[in-house]
Amino acid sequence: MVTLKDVAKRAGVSIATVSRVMSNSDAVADKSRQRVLEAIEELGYYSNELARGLRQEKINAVAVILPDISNPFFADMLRGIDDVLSTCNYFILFNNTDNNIKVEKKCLENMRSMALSGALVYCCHKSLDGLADSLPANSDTVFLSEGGGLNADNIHFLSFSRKETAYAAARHLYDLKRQKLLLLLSSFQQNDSDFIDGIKKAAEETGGSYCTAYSSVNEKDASRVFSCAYSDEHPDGVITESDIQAMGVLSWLHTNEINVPGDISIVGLGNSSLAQCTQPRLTSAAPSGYQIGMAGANYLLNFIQKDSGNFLRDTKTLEQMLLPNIIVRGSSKW
Amino acid sequence: MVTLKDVAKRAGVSIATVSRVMSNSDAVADKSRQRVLEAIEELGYYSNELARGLRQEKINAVAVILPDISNPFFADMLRGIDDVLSTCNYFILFNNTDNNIKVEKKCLENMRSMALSGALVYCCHKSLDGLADSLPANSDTVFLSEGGGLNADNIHFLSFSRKETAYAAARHLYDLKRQKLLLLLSSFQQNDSDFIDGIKKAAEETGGSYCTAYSSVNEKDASRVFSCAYSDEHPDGVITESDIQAMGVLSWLHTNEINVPGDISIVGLGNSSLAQCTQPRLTSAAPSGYQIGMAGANYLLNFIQKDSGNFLRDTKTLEQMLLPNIIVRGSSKW
DNA sequence: TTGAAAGCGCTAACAG
DNA sequence: CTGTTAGCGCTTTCAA
Repeated sequence: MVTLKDVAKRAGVSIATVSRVMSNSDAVADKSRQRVLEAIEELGYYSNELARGLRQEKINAVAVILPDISNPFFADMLRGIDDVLSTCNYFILFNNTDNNIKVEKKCLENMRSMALSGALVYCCHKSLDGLADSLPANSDTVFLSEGGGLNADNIHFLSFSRKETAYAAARHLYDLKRQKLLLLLSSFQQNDSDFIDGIKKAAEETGGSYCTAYSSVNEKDASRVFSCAYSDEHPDGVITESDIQAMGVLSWLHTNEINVPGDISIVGLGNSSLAQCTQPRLTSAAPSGYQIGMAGANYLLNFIQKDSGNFLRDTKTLEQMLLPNIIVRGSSKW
Repeated sequence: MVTLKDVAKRAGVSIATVSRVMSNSDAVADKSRQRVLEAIEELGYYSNELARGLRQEKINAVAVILPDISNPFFADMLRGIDDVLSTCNYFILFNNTDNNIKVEKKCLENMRSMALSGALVYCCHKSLDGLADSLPANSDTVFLSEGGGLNADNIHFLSFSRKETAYAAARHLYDLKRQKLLLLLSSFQQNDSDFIDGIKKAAEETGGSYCTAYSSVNEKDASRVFSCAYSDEHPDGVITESDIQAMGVLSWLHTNEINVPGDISIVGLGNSSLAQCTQPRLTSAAPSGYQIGMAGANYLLNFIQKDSGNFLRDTKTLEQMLLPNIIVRGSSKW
């Protein structure tokens, strides 16, 4: 392995000078810098981030902790995060948790061991206080999901409002004269009350009604659960907590020759790109996973780079990216 | 920060003993171990992986370098990789490349800086020799995609055969008496010759014909490209290089009221879970991204843990997981 | 503008 | 079985 020492010897300077050239920090005479750069080139030197991290007590890396990357909503989120962070040369340490709090705790603890600069976390528990012990004290954590029970000046939240989003989706359907909505919620999600509050508000305003059912976030289970709920309740509108579930519902309705949106309207959540290749195309509520990921990563950078003088990302703008917005397609409106 | 030194002091032993307890390596007297574990508990000690990595010239982390996590094929792959690696306590450093060789090179170089244990890479170039300079000398790299131009004892390949898979898909359609196939290839993929060879072989055996078209891996572009190709060529069968493209094709056919599979059969690739929620359900060729990810991660572990005595993963079995296999659903067979 | 040197937290060789 | 110690590659004072 080529080290600073080797470069220094070759360039005829001290390792301190080479270090200065590498970090572009202190002033170095042009002549020295030139010689150092040549030596680096000739020897093929690259820095050892582990040593640098040990010394600086922090590496340029961020943990991304999400329930399940197979869910396109989270895959889009990771893509948004990476598009922001890789530009700023941060590594991403990725983990799936299946929304299991034990796994989440372990991921956060691993993060401390690695002295990461920060973390982006999406988890769906009623309360987050079970995570309190595991949160790193020396770096910033941004939650992309809503949640209470945590208070510290290095814990931040930037999330879309589930209540507002649910409200917007329900208003959309009630305004289309739908009477009875079925909410197809995710069984792993434990914090549904906000969501239901949004629906309730829309129902009260319009005189509509609603009922709820729970399925896993996969199209098969959504299909199965929906089939039962449909025969029990005969809804004329459905809001699913993810686009994937909506796809399962569409599939079942198609098989059973129930017309969408003639007989029943469907709205998904997360506006994934999949929503554009269903038949009919799926109405879905923004923000998308991608938007959430981008906004969250920018938000985190604001904290991480606080001292570096880069105050480029306006929080107001980031929050506006996450306002609910119904993207109307064929599955709801004819 | 709590360090070994603090734990040692508290437990009344030397830091070496604490280190031994942590790594479970050398023998330590039960009494000492007990005291150390107590001290660790009391102080909330956790190891500094950066320091350990610096010392051992390697950290328990693996780079995962994929074209685009928004593509469910790769999202499934990452899930498969994580399911294997997180069990063995390896971190995953994730990168999107958009199949851009410059980005791929940069990711691989970053990997050297971090002294990672290995890398899993999927890239689609005619030749990989452009990457040769950037490949780390001290750790193992497994390519999940096919490719030539690289030879070294720390470079490995474990990939499904694109030729065999294409052959299986084409035989499936020709055997169903389809006459003229359209291959909808990915425009970013630069190594299509194997794929086409497989089709050619099936065509020769059965007397069928085929033509090709290229689209991006998103349903909109696939839809657009297919629409042109359809009016020019009037195929009665389509094989797409990804399920996403097949969804675009299905969507266009539905809009234009062309019956699937009555008038035309569709086969996708990668057997993603999406294939089960199209209308009709999509015939798709395994292996899935998940299978590839799992197999690849296990394969990599065989090299990384070579010296640790864990020879648990049989290469033959891994290779068999990747054999082509057509999962027949409604889109091809009536 | 530069160099010498301390030391980040850990492991492993060695001595006892 | 345990402790002492050197040193991994780097950054950062401090002094020149």
